[in-house]
Amino acid sequence: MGKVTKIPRPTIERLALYSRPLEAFQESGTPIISSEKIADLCGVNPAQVRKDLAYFGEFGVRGVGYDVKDLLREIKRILATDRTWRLCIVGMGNLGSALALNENFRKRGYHFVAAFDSDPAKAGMKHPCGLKIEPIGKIRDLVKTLKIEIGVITTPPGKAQRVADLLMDAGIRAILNFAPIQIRAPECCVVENVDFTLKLENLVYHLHKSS
Amino acid sequence: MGKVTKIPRPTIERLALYSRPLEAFQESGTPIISSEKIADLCGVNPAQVRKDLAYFGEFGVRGVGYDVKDLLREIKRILATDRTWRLCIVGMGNLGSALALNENFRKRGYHFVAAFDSDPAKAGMKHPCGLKIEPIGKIRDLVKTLKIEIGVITTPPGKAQRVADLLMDAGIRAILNFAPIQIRAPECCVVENVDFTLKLENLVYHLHKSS
DNA sequence: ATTTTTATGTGCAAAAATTCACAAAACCCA
DNA sequence: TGGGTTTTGTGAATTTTTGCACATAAAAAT
Ligand SMILES: NC(=O)c1ccc[n+]([C@@H]2O[C@H](COP(=O)([O-])OP(=O)(O)OC[C@H]3O[C@@H](n4cnc5c(N)ncnc54)[C@H](O)[C@@H]3O)[C@@H](O)[C@H]2O)c1
Ligand SMILES: NC(=O)c1ccc[n+]([C@@H]2O[C@H](COP(=O)([O-])OP(=O)(O)OC[C@H]3O[C@@H](n4cnc5c(N)ncnc54)[C@H](O)[C@@H]3O)[C@@H](O)[C@H]2O)c1
Repeated sequence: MGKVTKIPRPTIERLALYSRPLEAFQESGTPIISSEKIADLCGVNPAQVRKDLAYFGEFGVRGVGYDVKDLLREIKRILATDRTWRLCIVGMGNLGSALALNENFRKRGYHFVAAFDSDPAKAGMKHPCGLKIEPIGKIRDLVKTLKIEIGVITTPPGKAQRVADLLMDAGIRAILNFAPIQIRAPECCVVENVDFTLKLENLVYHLHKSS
Repeated sequence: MGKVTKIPRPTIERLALYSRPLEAFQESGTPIISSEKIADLCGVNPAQVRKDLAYFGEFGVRGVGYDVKDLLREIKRILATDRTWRLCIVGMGNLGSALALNENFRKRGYHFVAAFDSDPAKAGMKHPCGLKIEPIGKIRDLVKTLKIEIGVITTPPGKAQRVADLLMDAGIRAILNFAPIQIRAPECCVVENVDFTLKLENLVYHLHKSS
């Protein structure tokens, strides 16, 4: 390469997508995979796969394909998922609980190391996931001492911005927000929103249109 | 308008996004809103808001703005969220439960009318949300009799495709999938995927890059 | 050793999406 | 009534993203 090209945002999202079938192939012992196969399994164009990868180097062998293990390692290195990350959950209701109990996150290197809730009835209690639920007054303190890098917000929407502010004050620079509001954050903090109803509305539009 | 323009996919996603602040404004009684205000609250460009709306008609008044109530009604009509939809959940584990218990869905017109699980220990039991958990053998039957239109998949990833096939066999043409795999479906069935770890990987890339 | 096959990497064109910039329309106020 | 102000609606320019098409390289076959 050599050239300093700006990486398209969709490329990053797709790299994460590609890693899913790669992991499956690695587990099943398949040594080599083609861009066409990856593309097929992820529902994208094969040239797209090659171009996405080409932004970061030459990982394939012409006439052969990609070494599954190597490629997966490279993608993980690119995405920085070749290490573990420390997260906290704020709002231990139904959704927060489901996240905390899901083993998949830990398997992928996402370690929940603290849980917060403003409800006095919950704070102090031990959650089935093993974490003690802390009052939100402790956010600042625990983010520092536990070196928490990512905050997950699963509070009611009305509280989400305040929680985000608390997290950012404490030094958090990455937030995964499940509340259906747009979190306001300065440039330096990355925010990703997950909004199920938005997805449903999309679904319903296309369903309605095609009928 | 008059012209038959193809609607960009992102436009539909944003319309759903715009409806959030509009609902808030409607509740607080604000009568008029500008494209700039909407844009600001949703983190997009004001021209984008106007253009998105212009695909469907002229809803604003020049020099004034948009009537909050009218615009919200129009957006709901466009997205087909001005009616109720009947859904089922397949896989009543932690996530499925959290979804079933969330009141927000019903408020927005998404009615969960059936819940399925393959676990014999769960099937037959009454879930706290009020639904009886049914064995998956009943999918075909209940989709028909309960007129279910949308299927939500919250099973482990290894089972998700099979469940999707069952749902589609039963006549379902819209699926919201939470399992981290790419569901294969014919053209006639709309599938939306929600993958939290994909979002986390995105977050982590940007966090890592900017540090 | 040469040809055929296969699948990558990439320049370039096409398509899609976004943003600018301004005319058009409505309102306000004197 | 008319000039000033505001904010929409939209054509055109710009930017971003995608996908074709083929040169390139490696391996397999002959
Ligand atoms: N559960 C779902 O399926 C689902 C789906 C889509 C979106 N969401 C969104 O996720 C969020 C959580 O949903 P839920 O179903 O888990 O709700 P929930 O009511 O079960 O849980 C919310 C939790 O947040 C806590 N909380 C409230 N204010 C807080 C604060 N200031 N600081 C810390 N904790 C606080 C509450 O005590 C409660 O435990 C909501 O914004 C909801 O809209 C949930
Ligand atoms: N819980 C989370 O926070 C979370 C986050 C991201 C993704 N997901 C994904 O969502 C899915 C569910 O997660 P979960 O945490 O609720 O898991 P879970 O194990 O708590 O629940 C899965 C449920 O599916 C049922 N099931 C298994 N096979 C089935 C089948 N063939 N038909 C019907 N039901 C079946 C199980 O009996 C169980 O009740 C998984 O694919 C997971 O990867 C969950």
